[in-house]
Amino acid sequence: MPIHNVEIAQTLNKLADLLEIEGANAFRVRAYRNAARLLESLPRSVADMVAAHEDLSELPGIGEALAGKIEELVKTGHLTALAQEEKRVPAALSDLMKIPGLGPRRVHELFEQLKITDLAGLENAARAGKLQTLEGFGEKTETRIRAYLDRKTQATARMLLVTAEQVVESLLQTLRGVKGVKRVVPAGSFRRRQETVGDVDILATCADSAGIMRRFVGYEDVAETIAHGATRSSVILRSGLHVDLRVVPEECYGAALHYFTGSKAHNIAIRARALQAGLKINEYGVFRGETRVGGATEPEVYAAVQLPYIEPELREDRGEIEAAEKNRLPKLVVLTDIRGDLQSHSTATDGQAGIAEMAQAARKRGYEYLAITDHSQRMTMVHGLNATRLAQQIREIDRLNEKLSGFRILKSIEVDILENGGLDLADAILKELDVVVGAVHSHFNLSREKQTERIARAMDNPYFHIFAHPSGRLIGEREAYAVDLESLLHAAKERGCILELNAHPMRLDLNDVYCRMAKELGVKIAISTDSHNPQSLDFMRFGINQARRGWLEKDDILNTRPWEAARKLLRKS
DNA sequence: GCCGTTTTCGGCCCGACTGTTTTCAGTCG
Repeated sequence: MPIHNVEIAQTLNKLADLLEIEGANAFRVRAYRNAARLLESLPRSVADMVAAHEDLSELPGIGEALAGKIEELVKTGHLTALAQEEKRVPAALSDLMKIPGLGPRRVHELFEQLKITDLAGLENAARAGKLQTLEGFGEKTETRIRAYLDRKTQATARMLLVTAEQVVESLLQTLRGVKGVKRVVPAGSFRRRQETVGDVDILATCADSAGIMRRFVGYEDVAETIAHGATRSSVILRSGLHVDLRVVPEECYGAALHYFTGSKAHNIAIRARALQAGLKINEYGVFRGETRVGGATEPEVYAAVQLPYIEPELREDRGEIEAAEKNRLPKLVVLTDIRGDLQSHSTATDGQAGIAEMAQAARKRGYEYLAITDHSQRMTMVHGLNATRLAQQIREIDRLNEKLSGFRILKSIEVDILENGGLDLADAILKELDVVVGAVHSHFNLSREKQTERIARAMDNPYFHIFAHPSGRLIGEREAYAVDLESLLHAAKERGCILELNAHPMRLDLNDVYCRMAKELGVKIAISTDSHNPQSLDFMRFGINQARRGWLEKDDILNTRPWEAARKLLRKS
């Protein structure tokens, strides 16, 4: 089985950790981390590139040495440099680096002085009070590490964006109520609309910075204050969410917002670009020597380095700066581009509202159409539709449509893809539908090859239009099933199929990387909410977030079109 | 380890906060 980009990235990151603990040159370490990050977001499989004898050193940040290491990993699944490093530095030490407060230098000390080689060793030493005897460690550091190890049993996972929004909203309202406050805005990955957030960065401008800081650390929902400074404070809320607040002067707002929005890699690239132009950018502005030459607004920051404004969702250093240079940034899709929703459920199966009610709700959101995609018969637990009941539903929708003008309910189904790649309903009934959505709801544990083959075979059915929630993941709850999405994108391209970007905030597959891959291949995407009740139609905005992170434009998305135009993009059966 | 309209060698983003110090290193984002 070919090695995945993420696996290569993990290996390179591990090597970087060990090198850092050993005390290797920091820039060498960074080179490994940069390469790992590049691979994580690369819209192509490196294994395929190697197989096609492409020159990996043409990738930005990959030189001769790294290209060689990546090729070795692809061809042998093994990395000699890592094996050699592990002889000098115990492999498990990289786990220790994940503990807040422990960086490479302290982990180095733990190993050198106390012969600690893994988490268990750290835990024993911490309990025995040995950590505070070390140079650079003290009582507080030891207490903090012990507290972390105690807490660690209740895993500190990243939080869904939708959950973080709910937690953060009332905090924002509280801060906005502080006297002298002008602005309070979330930045960081929250503003870049990542599907999950590890922490939330809030930026404020306020006449009384000490006042807003006091209110922040005194907020009712704060469980623990990590830091409390004049311009930066950091807390953990009861929900476990980590929140940072930074206060800057009003004239620095743009530079600060840019800086705190990140990503880190994007910032580094922008700052390096500023240096080339003889400028310095920090969170207080753009400077030429000691003179401040800009930074009140974000566009000013970009203008200083001769770039057009770059949308937050693109700021991952995945080619957006190069695209901006050439004035070829995508014109990202927006919520108001959406004309209809192509996956929803009714009370006929597991939905909570009738077809008419769902249609009414969609119409209220300004849509022109809504597909009712109830489950098919194999889904017995939700009373999936067999051909007879689907035929009844078709007639019901016909009757409802007769009474509607300017809106159309689409006859559809979320048909199960069977284990052998067949569909759960016969062609005779599928051909009566406006659009056929297919999905995997069983046999998640097939091998990657079998799963991929199964789905490709389903796409062979001439009535199959849209492949729904293509990885099956539920963020934080269920891993994606093993599947080769890249080859499925090719399969979709060949057969004229569409891939769904499921807008449910727990799903959001396709993810950003594969959205972009689809765009490059010319495979259209349907953004659908998979709504089981009228309110969930509002999840569309999370799908839009993900699409924007995947560089998608209005034209890349099927349901930005009126139905008649969208229909023409569906394969003819 | 990477990279080059100043460079194939000498650079590589930048500042805040904490803890352990007595002027600063380590960590973090």
